[in-house]
Amino acid sequence: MKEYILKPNYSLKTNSRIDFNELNAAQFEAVTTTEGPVLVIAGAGSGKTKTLVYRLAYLVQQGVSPESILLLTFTKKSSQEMLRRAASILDHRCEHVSGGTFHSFANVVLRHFSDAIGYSRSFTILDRSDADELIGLIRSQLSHVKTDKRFPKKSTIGAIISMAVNTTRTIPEVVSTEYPQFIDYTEDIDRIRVGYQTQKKTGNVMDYDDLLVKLVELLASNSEIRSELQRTYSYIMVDEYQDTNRVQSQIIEMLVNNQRNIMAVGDDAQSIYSFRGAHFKNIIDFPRHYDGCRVIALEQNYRSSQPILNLTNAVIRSAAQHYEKTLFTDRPDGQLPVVVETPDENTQSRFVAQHILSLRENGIALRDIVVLVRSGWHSNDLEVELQSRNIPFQKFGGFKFIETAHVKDVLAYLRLIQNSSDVVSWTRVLQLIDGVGPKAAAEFWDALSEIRRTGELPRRFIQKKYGPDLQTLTRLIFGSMSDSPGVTLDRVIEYYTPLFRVSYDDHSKRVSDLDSLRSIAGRFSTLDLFLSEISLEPPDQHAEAVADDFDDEKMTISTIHSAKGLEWKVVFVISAVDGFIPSFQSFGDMAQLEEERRLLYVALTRAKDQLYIVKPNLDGASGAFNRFPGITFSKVSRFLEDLISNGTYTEKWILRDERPKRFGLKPRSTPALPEFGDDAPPSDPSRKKYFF
DNA sequence: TTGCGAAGTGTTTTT
DNA sequence: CACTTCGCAA
Repeated sequence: MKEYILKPNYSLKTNSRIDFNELNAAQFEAVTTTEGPVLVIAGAGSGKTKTLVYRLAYLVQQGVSPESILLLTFTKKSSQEMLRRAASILDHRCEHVSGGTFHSFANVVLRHFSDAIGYSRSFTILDRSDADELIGLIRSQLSHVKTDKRFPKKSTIGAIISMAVNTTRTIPEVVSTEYPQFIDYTEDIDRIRVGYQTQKKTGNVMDYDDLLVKLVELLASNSEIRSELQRTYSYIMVDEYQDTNRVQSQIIEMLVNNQRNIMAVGDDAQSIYSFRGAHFKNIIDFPRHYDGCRVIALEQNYRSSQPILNLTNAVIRSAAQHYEKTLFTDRPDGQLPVVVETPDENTQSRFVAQHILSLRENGIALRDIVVLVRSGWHSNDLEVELQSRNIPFQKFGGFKFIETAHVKDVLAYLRLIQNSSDVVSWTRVLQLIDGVGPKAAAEFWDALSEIRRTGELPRRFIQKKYGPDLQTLTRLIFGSMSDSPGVTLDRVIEYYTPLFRVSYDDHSKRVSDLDSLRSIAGRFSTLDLFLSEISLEPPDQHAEAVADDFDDEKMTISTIHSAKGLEWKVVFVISAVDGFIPSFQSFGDMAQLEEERRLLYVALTRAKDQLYIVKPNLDGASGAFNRFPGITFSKVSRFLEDLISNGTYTEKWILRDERPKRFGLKPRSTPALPEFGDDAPPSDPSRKKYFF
């Protein structure tokens, strides 16, 4: 197994010395404390990555073999970056450290030991929307739920099931605490969950959660494999520990061996993945789980000026439960953060665009500027303004390349070639044939074992008007097994192109998407590797584009989630508090509101020199709130307002035009108002109401 | 049964 | 506003 998980063959070159003068005292302690459990609480901008990098290099310099170090990170990009930097301060041995994301690590291990968990090695991976499709199929089989309007839709069922898995709770527990509106359907949802598990097993497919859960099961039930892995990895480091969930911390617990050389690094104040089951209690509880754990706090900030830190410290200070730490810097001076209030969204966009132009005139490069948004589409209006001023930008977050319909179509064919039991992919590709709907697809699926056995399409299918098309499809799927990924993809695209011309009309962009998929596939030796890579580490188009043409004269638009760990000289946070942060759903949900606060904190702490918080003053007129006239955002925004008024650190610009009536949104018939007064009983007693 | 247009619904973030 | 589900005609 070593050949599979690890990467041997490096050239020995051991003369380099590491310069520890680069580190402060806390960082040095974290780097050189190599034995036993260590928790590093690393505030934003405190040199967390640097510390991990130096620790890697230090371990290798001490003679630890790189393959026995396991580095688990949140994204592939950050792990590669760390290995590269470690190599640059020591030598190339550092590039052979094992690791990646939890999911990719699990994928590799599970494929290797697939027999032990009753899966075939060629299992395919469902992304969230594939998983929802499968859940939809199962829901329609359980016919009794079909007609009920209030039954949760498939993506909600998927979210409930995933939440239960990731927090190691049961469906009834999750439904009663997180989705009380569906409490009547608890049993139905649980039945769907059971069906979903069975279907995944028979289809030889796993969703993202399974990758983690099956790894836990493997380690828990098979002590030989567990000790083999424990022996392999004698030093384990986990980055972004505050974003791990219960399942991930269980994986760590079972990988750690008797020497307990485990280091967790993270910042509870930046925990923003609770929707994925992460809980910052994980990092709070870490020292209790590992006796004798050393806790090291990194508090010196090397990123932002003091005026920016004053604001960010104030934002996080009122958070309910956290490790006490106050970030400080030796850069006392700097521009005060600026709050800009605009009458509407388009004024916000015009302000940002114009200000970016003037920053550029003052010598700030576009690559040093970022606009951060809560959600991908919040920047739609801004993008138009940027385009009209010829300001080039790259956008991160939101919809992914591999989530577009045509790419998913093509990948479905490939997945079937690898694993013809994948019912979701069959359903998808069959329905692309004219005249085939859910019913015909289901019939075909039922006949699949017969088709496999005889190697032919049964006569009753050939007779149908879509018979010839079905025949071509089955030949494609069952006739391409042994080709290389590139060749296979060529055949698939050849088959798919006519279908796809029919389905979608903006073809040229889509064609080029398929071309780039083709070029990626060419880099892999097996279909298995290509598909794993593309589902678990999708290509970062923008990063590749930038690297290719050396055009880094682009500014960045990014969701806050995708901006984690990065920094820019100038940061605009748009549609902030009065607009969409916190998102309106967080009314009445204390925990969610706390997470929104941490999200704001993450956004603000990206800034090195200049920080702009720009918000349209919507006053209850936003699209989402239009239904609830009379509700304003002012309760939510007060916490930021207080920060502005009680300190001297922010100056406020207010752009005033004539306030538009109601943004041209037509008033809707008025439903009953949600109650927000103290005297009103909470509509749902199990949720705590929370007011500023 | 499929496929299309109408109506309705509930809004994030990502591996 | 985008996506899903509904209802109906072929």
